[in-house]
Amino acid sequence: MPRVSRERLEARRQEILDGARAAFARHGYEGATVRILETELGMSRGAIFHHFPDKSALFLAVARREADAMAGIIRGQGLVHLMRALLAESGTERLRIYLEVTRRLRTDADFRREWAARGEAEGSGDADELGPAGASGPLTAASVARLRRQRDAKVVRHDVPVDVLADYLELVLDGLVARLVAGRPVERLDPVLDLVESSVRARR
Amino acid sequence: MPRVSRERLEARRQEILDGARAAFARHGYEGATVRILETELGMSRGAIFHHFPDKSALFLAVARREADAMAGIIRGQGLVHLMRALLAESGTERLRIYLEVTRRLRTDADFRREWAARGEAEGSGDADELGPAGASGPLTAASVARLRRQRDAKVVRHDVPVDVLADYLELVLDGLVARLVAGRPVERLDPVLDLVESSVRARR
Amino acid sequence: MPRVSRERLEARRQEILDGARAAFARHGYEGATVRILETELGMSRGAIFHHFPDKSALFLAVARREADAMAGIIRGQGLVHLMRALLAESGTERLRIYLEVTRRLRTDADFRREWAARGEAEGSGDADELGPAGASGPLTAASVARLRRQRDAKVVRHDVPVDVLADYLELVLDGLVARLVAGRPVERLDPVLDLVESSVRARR
Amino acid sequence: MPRVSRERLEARRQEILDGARAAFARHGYEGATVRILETELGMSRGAIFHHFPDKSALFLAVARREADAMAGIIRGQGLVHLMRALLAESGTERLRIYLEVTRRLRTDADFRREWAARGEAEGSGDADELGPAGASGPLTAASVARLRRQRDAKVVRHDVPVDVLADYLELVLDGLVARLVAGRPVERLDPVLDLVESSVRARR
DNA sequence: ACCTTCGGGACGCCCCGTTTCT
DNA sequence: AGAAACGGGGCGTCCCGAAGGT
Repeated sequence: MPRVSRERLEARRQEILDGARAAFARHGYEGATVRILETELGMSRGAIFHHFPDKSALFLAVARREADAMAGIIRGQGLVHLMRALLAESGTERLRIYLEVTRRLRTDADFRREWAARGEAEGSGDADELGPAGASGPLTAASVARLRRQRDAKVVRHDVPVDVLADYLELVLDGLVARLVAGRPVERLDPVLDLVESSVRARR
Repeated sequence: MPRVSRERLEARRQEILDGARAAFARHGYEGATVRILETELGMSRGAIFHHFPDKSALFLAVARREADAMAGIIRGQGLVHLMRALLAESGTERLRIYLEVTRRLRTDADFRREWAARGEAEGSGDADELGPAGASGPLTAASVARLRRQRDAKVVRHDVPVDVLADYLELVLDGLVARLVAGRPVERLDPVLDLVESSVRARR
Repeated sequence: MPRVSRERLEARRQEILDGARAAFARHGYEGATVRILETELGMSRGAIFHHFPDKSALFLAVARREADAMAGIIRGQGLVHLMRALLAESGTERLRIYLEVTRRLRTDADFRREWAARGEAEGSGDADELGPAGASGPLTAASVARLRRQRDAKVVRHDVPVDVLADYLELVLDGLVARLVAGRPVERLDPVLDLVESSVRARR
Repeated sequence: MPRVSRERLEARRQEILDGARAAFARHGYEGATVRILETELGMSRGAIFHHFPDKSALFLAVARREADAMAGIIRGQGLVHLMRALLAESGTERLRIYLEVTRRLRTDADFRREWAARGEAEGSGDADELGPAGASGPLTAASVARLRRQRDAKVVRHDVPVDVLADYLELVLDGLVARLVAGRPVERLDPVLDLVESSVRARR
């Protein structure tokens, strides 16, 4: 029986997640010390750890939220759209979190375990495989679902299995990530993404 | 005059660099604590830091050696060969170091400064701009030339500029590399590459 | 005038004291964190610290209540009765609080100061010198008297002064108490007590 | 293959144990913060944690050393002698550690587990039961062994089983501890201990 | 010269008692 | 009375320099 409204609680949680996302994106997981989180969030340890059990859980929540957001974009507008969004200014923060997730998956066994164990209340049991760069189980699922719908609507080509198409799009996404991470220019990629899009679309 | 032969010294240095490379690749920079380095190298702190002033310098040396090696391969055998080499089993370690370098460049200002200041004795001034899969300049040129020829032979589509096609292929290659780095399976990608190929080819 | 009846207030206070006593007895002062107190009391911080200014004061109140209760038993029914009460199941909690008090008196100067300064409203000035098993003064007197009578009846040995015998018996009693506090079995002690008895009795 | 002599190592260890014993005795386990240990030992964290993995292990080592020392005294001179030694000025520190052990055994489940698991290299498998106040498995064993020897030498009475005698002596020891802990006077106890001794001895 | 071990102290995380807001 | 926020301080880790041995 909470005395304080659920909204306030959730708002605070989101506020923390937003600030933490920025800090993790800028400094990396290890570099974003609790002291730095405090400073950049403008909150005390107590405030942070009241809402999250520890730093690792905070990062996990940030990461999951980003993954879910990416999955949502894919579901609604497709993977190619996601790629374009990541190319935009506002996308780089999301991308850096994504990258940080893949890195921790490679280097930290505990994190690997926790990431694999999604909240059991979520329901559907199809989240067992990690997607591109190991970070996007939900992405794969969302992508396949959308492609299937679009194929039925005759927007997407049907001479190639949808999971091949999904693999293809993810491969391009991974390339995008690698390129952005390395700080190489991405301005010229818009026509390339047009090409990618057209190669998935049904021919007239 | 040195009591111990130069070769022995250099051999020891290389031995340390090899072990450190493996540790940094597996655990990341922060995760590879000095204690872990000791264990995995089978040496004590003294042995290691007799040859390198500190952990940061050790990582820098590892990173520079990898970058130089990649630059050398490009110079001698071309970028495509480098790609094949990175795809091989032994290449993923090199890639992981490379990713770690890009990450620290993004997040650690001190490292950025040190990385920018190359040793003055090295000389060769063209190895400073490697992308995740190597410098893309020469690759692009070669790729464009080949595509142009194939377009004239009506093998490649002509409704899209060849440099866009080249960018596209490069992007897919980057994705492949990223996938390998993450340790994810690449076997299922054959049909995907068929799709890529077909989307570059002229229709009928 | 108080909105809530005094009785309700006092009842709540006692409820808190009871739960806190159990927690301090089980976990020790430091081990009984505020969070644990909340859990075991089934109340929130606010509920607890509405009635007591801080954790230290809460412990002090618990401790004083126990000390007063012990003093009251001695005054009314004598030390031997207190012993029996402490040996009973419900007595060990009281003993553990008592041990905790002695420990903090030894190790914590602030606590020592606060314990020395009794609440001025209490009045009764003779409860300040309890030993682990209660004040030994009255016990000793009673014990000596009884022993003297039994010595005259040639039941008790006369080669040792009666006050030494009394001290001896008290020491054994203290040991019994300590053993109970530690939660160790006391069943095997019957023959030991026979031995104790025989060592006080006159030979033949 | 130690480069530094074993003696130096062991000496340092003992130095730390001595200082830690004093600190734990004065402040209690929780009260003896690592900072206080540093100050009172005149060493840095590095020095302390180089020799002991953590504070708990340090305390454990102190406690075991005290328990072993007490067992040694019992083996050589008997439990009554130990009691007299504890009554002396220098004995109180040992006693306070003993007390702190019993307290942690009562309140800390992890400590209980670690205390129960003695070094397996010790050999003889008879350390499964805790002695007085839960802290002296070795004490019981040592006591019984000595009593058995003395009984065979006709110094100790043989009309009472030795384990009853051992229980008896331990009971008195516990009483002593309780009394000392509570800060009650112990000066008059010497003749009492004479009585205890005589009640264990064989009659002429 | 090469290597090992010891020791120092800054700092990381997060727990804890307390205070403030609702 | 309950929930949220605060910040001091607890323990332990980490990197590295000093001291010592071979």
